[in-house]
Amino acid sequence: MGALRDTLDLRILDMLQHDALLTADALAQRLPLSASAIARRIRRLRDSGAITGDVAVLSEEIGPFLSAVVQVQMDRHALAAVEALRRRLGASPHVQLFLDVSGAFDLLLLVTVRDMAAFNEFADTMLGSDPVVRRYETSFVKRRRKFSLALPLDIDAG
Amino acid sequence: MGALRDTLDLRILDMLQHDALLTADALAQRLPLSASAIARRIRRLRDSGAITGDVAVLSEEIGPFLSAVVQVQMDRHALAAVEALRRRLGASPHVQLFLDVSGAFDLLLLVTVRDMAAFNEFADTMLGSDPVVRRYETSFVKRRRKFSLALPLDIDAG
DNA sequence: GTTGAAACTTAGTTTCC
DNA sequence: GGAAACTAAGTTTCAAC
Repeated sequence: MGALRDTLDLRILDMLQHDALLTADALAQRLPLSASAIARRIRRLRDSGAITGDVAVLSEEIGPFLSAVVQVQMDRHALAAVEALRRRLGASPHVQLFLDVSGAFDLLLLVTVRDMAAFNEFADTMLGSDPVVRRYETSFVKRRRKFSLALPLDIDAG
Repeated sequence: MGALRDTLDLRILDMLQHDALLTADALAQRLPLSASAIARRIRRLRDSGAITGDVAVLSEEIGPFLSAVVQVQMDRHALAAVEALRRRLGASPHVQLFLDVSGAFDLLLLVTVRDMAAFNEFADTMLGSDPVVRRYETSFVKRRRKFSLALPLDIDAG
C-alpha cells in the first residue's frame, strides 16, 4: 500500500483526518494544487486504503454515558477460548478501544455504557463469567479531555 | 441540546458514526423515510451539535507507528502548572487519548509516535521534566484490535 | 503519468405542497 | 414529511506538459 507519493498526500490526509468535510476546493486554497488534482488524490487515497473510512463524531451530550478503562489479565491456557473472548469484546458496541498491551495486564479496554448498572452488566457477562479472565481492574473516566483517531503525520519527513 | 427527537435520529446517527459517506439516498433504503427528510435531519443533527464533526480514518499502514498507554500520577500542589501540563498534552498531535481517571493514577494517555526514540523524546519533554508529574507507568501497545469513536446508542430506548 | 479546465454526474439544499 | 427544482461538490474527459 505505497499510495503516499509525496508530502502533498500527507498534507491532504492530515487535513481530512481532522475534518473530512473539507471540499477539494477548500483544500486547493491551502495547497499548491488545483481542486481537480486534489479530488483525484483523495479518491486514490481512499481506493488504496490509506483512508480506511470516514466517520461522524457524535457529541457526548447525546448521552449521558459512563466510560471506564478496564485492564485485563488473562489465563493463556485455552487458545480457542481466548479467541472467543476477543471476538466478543471486539464485536461489542460498548468497547470503543481494545488493545493488546505489554506489562502486568494483557488487554486494555475502554468501555462506554449508559450508567453503572450497564457497566456491571457488561463486566459480569463479558469478563466476570469468562474462565480466560484471571482478573481485571477498572478505572472510571472522570473526564474525557481528548479522544481522537488522528495519527501524527510528520509532514516534513514525507 | 435536545436535538434528538426520535429513534429515527438515533438510527441515522448510528449509521453515520460508522460510515459518514453514506448518502441520504442510501439511508433512505434502510429507514422508513424519504431521502430529503433524512438529508434535512442530518443537517439539523450537524447544526445542533449532535454530530460534532466528521473525520477520515487513516490506515496504520501509512506508518509505522508505536503506541503506548501512559498512566500518570500527579502532584496536586500547583494548579496553574497542572493546567499548563494539560494544555500541552491536549495540544500534542502524539496524544490520541487523554482521560482523567479514578484510581491510583490521575491521567491516562494513549500516545502514538513514530518509533521508540520518538517515544523517549515525548516522555522526557512532556512528562519527565514536569514537576507536576510524580510518576508515570508505560504499557506499550502490541496490537490495536479496535479503536473506534462510536458511542453505543440504545436504539430502542430513544 | 500528472496537471488544470471544462463537461458531466451525483449528492445536498431549498422551495412548494 | 415528500417531490421537484436548484445548487454545490465529486468524477471524467481531454489537451498540455
